[in-house]
Amino acid sequence: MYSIGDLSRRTGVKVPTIRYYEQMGLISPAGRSEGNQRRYERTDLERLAFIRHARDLGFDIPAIRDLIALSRHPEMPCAGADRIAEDHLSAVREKIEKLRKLEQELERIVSHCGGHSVEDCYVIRALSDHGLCEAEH
Amino acid sequence: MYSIGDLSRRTGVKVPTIRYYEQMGLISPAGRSEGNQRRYERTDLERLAFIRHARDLGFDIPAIRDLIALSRHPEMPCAGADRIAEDHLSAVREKIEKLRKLEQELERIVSHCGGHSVEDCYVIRALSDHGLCEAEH
DNA sequence: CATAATCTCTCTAGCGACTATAGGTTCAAG
DNA sequence: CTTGAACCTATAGTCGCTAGAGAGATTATG
Repeated sequence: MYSIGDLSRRTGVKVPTIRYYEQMGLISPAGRSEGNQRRYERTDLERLAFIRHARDLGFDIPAIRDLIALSRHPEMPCAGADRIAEDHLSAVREKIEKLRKLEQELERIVSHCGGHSVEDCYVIRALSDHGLCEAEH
Repeated sequence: MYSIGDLSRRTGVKVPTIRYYEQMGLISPAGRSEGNQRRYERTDLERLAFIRHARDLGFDIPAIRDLIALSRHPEMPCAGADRIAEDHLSAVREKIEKLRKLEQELERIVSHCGGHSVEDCYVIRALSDHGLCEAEH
C-alpha cells in the first residue's frame, strides 16, 4: 500500500498531477484509508509509470487514455497502438520542421545585425518590414 | 481610419486577438467612433503588423512588449533587441533538440513493432517498460 | 427613409496540462 | 499526546488566444 506521496516519489509524478490524472480518468480512483486518504497498490504504480513515460514521449492525455485502453486487451491487434504512435511521430516531425524554419530566420536576423543603435538594428527593422524576410511565414 | 475589421483583414490578425493585444498593452487603446467602435490609423496598422511578425517568429508577449518599447527609442543601443532575439533563438534551438530526441525514440519504438497483437506490441511494451528505452528522458 | 445584413461592443468561459494557494484533516514518530 | 509532515477539497492562475451570448452601431439596399 502506497500513499500518494510514495507514488509520487517512486514515479517522479507530482502529487497534484496524480490527482489531476485521476480526474482526467487516466487512473481509476484509488481506495481510501479510514481518514479518506488515497491508498495505492502495485498496479497503480505501474499504470502511473506508463503514463509518465507516455507523457515524457509527448503523448497527450486522450492518446494515453487510448493506449491504456488498448494495453488492457492483449489479444487485440496492435495496429491501433502503432497508429497512435505513428501519428504522434508525424506531429513531432512537423513541429521540428516549423521550428527549424524559425531557427533559420532568427539566425539570419540576429547575424545580420551589426548596428549600434536601435535605429539601424536589423532585429527591429526585420520585424517592422516583412520584406526583409527570407521565407514566407 | 480603419475599423477593427479592416485592421484584421489587412494584417491577418483576428478581431478578438486585436482586442486581446490591446488588453495586454501591446497596442494603445484606439480612438473611438461616436458609437464607441474602435477607429485605427496607419501607425496602428504598422504596429500590429510588427506584432504579428514577431508572433510568427515565436516571440512571446512580454518579449514583444520589450521590442516595441525599444523600437520607440531609435537612439538607444540595439544590444537589448539583439539580446531578446538571441535568447529566443536559443530557446528555439533547445526545443528542437528535445523534439529530435523524442523523434528518435519514437522512430525506434514504432519501427521495432512487428507484433500482431497488443500482447507483443513494442509500442505498448516500451511504454510499460522504461528499460526498453535508448536514451534517458 | 426604413429595414436588413453585417459589424462591433463587452463580458465570460474554455482550451491543455498542469501548478499554486487556502483552509482544513489525518497520519506517523517521539 | 503532541507535533509536524503529509494529505484532503476546491478554486484560481498559467499562455495566447478562441468562442459564445446578448446588445448596440454601421452600412448597403430597396
